[in-house]
Amino acid sequence: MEPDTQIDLSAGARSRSDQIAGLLEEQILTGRFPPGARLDEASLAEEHRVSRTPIREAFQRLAQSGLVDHAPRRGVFVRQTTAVEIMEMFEVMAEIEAICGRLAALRATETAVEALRQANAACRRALEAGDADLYYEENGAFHRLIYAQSGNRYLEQEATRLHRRLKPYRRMQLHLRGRLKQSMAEHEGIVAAIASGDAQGAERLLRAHVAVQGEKFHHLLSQLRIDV
Amino acid sequence: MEPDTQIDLSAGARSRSDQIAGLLEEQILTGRFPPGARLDEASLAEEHRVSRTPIREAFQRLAQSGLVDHAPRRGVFVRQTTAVEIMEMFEVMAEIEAICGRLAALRATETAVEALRQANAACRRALEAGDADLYYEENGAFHRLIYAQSGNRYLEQEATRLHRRLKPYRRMQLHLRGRLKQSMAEHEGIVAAIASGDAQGAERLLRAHVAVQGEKFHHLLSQLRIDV
DNA sequence: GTCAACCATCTCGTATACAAAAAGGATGGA
DNA sequence: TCCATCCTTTTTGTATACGAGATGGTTGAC
Repeated sequence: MEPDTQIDLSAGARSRSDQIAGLLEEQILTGRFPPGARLDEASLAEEHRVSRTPIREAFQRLAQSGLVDHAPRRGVFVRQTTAVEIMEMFEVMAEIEAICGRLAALRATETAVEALRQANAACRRALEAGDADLYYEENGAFHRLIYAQSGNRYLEQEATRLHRRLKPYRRMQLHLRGRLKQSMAEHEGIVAAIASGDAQGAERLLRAHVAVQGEKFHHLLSQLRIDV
Repeated sequence: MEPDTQIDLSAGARSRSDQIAGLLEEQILTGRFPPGARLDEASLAEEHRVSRTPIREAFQRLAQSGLVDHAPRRGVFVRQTTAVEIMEMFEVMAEIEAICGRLAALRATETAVEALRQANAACRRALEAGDADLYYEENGAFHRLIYAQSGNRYLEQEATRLHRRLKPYRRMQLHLRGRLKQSMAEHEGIVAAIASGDAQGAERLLRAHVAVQGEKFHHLLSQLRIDV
């Protein structure tokens, strides 16, 4: 075989363990397995009608994504993500989005900007329809578009990964009074900055747009006194 | 069990598969397994005197760190990291280090700055001794210190991870004429900026300091016509 | 001679088996 | 009554077994 043939693994042939990993991730994030809970190989294997092998492989993926801790010879435990850690992740997310915005302002083509405008229009429709869940989805698409327009695939990947990791904590803020409208207004400014090639503006606006999510999360915490 | 007890997994009890993963990683990066090469479960199992199970677990880790591609039902192949991807990673590294520098300038304590000065002094000694390998090590310590002084643990982790990923490509530049001296001079400026709380300066200097590595890498490529 | 289909072989993904280590409880002594 | 030690039990980590899917070569038809 020639060493320079890149393997195509775009095939959707996901193995059983992959599916289980995704499912477990969802279940952890939605709270079926609370922080500190131990994930039992045997019972999960029974539940999913598979042997321990796929379960263990799923555990490995979860451990690497930081969702669980793997204590050798003792088991797998749902990681206790502290509020501090989440705030730290929001801070990094703000910076990464700021970078994406800056690069996007410098690199986005006219057609790319048009795509961004359409994504934003979809957000506006969701807002006007009062559909918070839909807004949440369209908002995600909007941001992923900015990641892509950074023109840096690696950056896009990393941004998407962190975005995904913060998903449950962003979702908590959906029903905060007035947040959607404010978010929408910020979007307008961001699109304008990227469209006009205002790199500094896009950077600043995006950083603020995301940083406010971290702050909202903090407020939510102290109001509800939830231990995350 | 109380849900709020955080598991301590600082134990050095690394399983066999962890060790193998580290070893394989090293062997891939040092070129024993060239890009595109297929990693055979059976022969590796035999070589390491273990069964296929630990080998497969090691493969999973490598796949998630992006070092290999896992083609379902077909095998595991060393990933062909293209020059473009590496340049992209250097660009992200430059931005992340810039962020670390900015935050460090805002947050570093006097003792932290002193530690940074000492790390820099170690770099200088290595330079004066003409020991490129030692400089490389001390330089790594210097940068890790800046990551830590960002005051954001998550950021520190991510920066460390990318730093590690880029290690082999940074190492290629070690023997470029004059680079060590130039690097050292840049360090001085960075320390000064952080020490004086000059956030913008630290950000700008660190971005340039890392970006130049990407450029050097590019030059090296075109000179040597190496396919990475 | 070329192309397609079929079959043998190999490898992967999963199931099961076994050994070692850790956790928990019981027993004995202080 | 409390604590330490030993043993049992549970559970992990690894080895092995087996079925399914992919690969490559061969054979046959056109």
